[in-house]
Amino acid sequence: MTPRTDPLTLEVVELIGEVVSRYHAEYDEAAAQHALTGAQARVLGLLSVEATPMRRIARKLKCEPSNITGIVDRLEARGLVERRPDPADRRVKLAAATEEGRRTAAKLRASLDFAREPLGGLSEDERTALRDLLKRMLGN
Amino acid sequence: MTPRTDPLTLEVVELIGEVVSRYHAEYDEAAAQHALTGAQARVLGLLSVEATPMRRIARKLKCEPSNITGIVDRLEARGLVERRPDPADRRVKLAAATEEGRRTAAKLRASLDFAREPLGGLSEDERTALRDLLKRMLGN
DNA sequence: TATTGTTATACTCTATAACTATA
DNA sequence: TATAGTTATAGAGTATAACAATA
Repeated sequence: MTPRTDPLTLEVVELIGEVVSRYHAEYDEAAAQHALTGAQARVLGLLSVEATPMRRIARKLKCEPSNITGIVDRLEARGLVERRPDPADRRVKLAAATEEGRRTAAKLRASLDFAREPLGGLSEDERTALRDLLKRMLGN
Repeated sequence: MTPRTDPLTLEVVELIGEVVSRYHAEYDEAAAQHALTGAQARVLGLLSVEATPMRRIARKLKCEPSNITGIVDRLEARGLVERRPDPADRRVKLAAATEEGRRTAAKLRASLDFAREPLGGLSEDERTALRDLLKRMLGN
């Protein structure tokens, strides 16, 4: 648990900061091309995989459930998302992507994959090495 | 420029997303421990290195200059930052960290380095490999 | 009683446009 | 004319607290 302050570690920390910065810039830009904010794009991405209770969306986004109401409201007003009852528990509302929502999410994913193209500069062996190092770093 | 969709690349993209998510959670948590928002912590970090014109802060944060006014206002109200005239150009205001601001920034950096401790799980060779892969990925 | 989603409120961040004082 | 900083405005995200419906 000793905080590392050696130059090598600091350099890696710096590089990770740059990755984070670039990731965000590209994510938000891709979202903006579909007139979505970053938060809206993340929620739409989740819902394009499966219908999800409001509360669970909040846990995945690490924010308060009350915020999800507004984000889903705005997505619903644009016809990208709809609220459905949960047959098993009448307190629960399932947010689900509409047809158009899934199409938008697919286009978003495509432009994101394109934005993350920097990985294309690495060989397969290098990508494997990067994957393993990131997994170890994340404790997976 | 061909978007890669092979499983290995998608796995690395996924892992980078997780790094970004964890980086943000830990950054915001560290900032909150000093009653700062993420944006305030970033600006304070910049100013603890050197006094900076408002406009330049905006460029570094990739946001509009008008936003910096409010962020610096709030930091100034707490005595962490002050505005100084620029002797060379009377239009320019230099934002600079106060003594207390530098102390807060130092504590923030320390808790951030601690938060980024996951790198401690990697050997020196592994950190070197990670550094080189990230540099190649970022095009450095 | 506890949980789900919502509403109400207040604050921060954000972009845009118009303003001022300098250059 | 152009630039630096600010103000005014509006929209979005955020947390907190209180509420109705349901479990």
